[in-house]
Amino acid sequence: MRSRNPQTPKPTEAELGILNVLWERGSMTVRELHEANYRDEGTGYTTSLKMLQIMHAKGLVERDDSQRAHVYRAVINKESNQQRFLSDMVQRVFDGSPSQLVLQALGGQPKASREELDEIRALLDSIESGKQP
Amino acid sequence: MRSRNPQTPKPTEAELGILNVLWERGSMTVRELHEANYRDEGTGYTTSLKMLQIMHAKGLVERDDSQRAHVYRAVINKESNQQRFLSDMVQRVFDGSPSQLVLQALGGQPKASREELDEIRALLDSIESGKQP
DNA sequence: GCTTATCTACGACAGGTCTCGTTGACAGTC
DNA sequence: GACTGTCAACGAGACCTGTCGTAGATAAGC
Repeated sequence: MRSRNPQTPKPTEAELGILNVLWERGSMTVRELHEANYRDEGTGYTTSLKMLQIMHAKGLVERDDSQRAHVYRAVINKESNQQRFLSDMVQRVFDGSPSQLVLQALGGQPKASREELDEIRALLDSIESGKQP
Repeated sequence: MRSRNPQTPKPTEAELGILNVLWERGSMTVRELHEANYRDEGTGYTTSLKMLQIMHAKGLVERDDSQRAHVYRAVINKESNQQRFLSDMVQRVFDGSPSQLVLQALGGQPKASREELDEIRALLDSIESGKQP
């Protein structure tokens, strides 16, 4: 009733960086991901490999090892991961109140464009009218 | 231009639990906080003490040690901490788009009451009319 | 003054994260 | 068949977090 996903743990900081690349590009080999994600930073190839192995052990990614260079891809999708982080944060930082989070996000953050505000307003309308997309 | 608070680090999980109690009750001794926060769980008194000492070393809390039982209180306030967590999360999980976070929070979370929706709508109005509270 | 209880301070330790070096397997080329 | 380069696997290590045990200081009560 409370938490419904005991299968996949919450990604750590570095894991999140890897997942972001995987969500953007789909399936990737270790080498591809390393080139894409760690070109600037000085981290080595084996670090990327180890991270993917750890994530595979945790169930965050799955892999195709039929070829010599294994191909990895994310198990969970981006949106459900966002929901995961959101509900965690609501619980721990916003006393369990999602609307409090929304108010803080709208009020304090850098800015929101006119289009974004309209989009939010449209979503409010659809929620209030009962038909949730 | 991006992050303006290098002085106080982001609180960890346990530190956040302590800060929540401090924000609610104001100044507290170690014993008071331990009784309030760790009565259920089996953690010992020295753990609470150590946590507060670490947080003091990090600059998350300040203390009055004029009495034998030191009195601690939070340095940052709750709202700025929420902003801190929000901007971190926007950056890492929502590709830097605050409105994307708002849309996810409104769409997927458990629910939002009529009053909360109205409150959000009022905030949207005040943002759009230029006078940001 | 002595004992007891409470407090702070210090060191240690287990677990997790992230880093890398090294090793062995394997494919391709000559 | 030997050489070269790329790959996965494994272990180790540095660092942080959260946990506590123990030691030393101090206040209160007798």
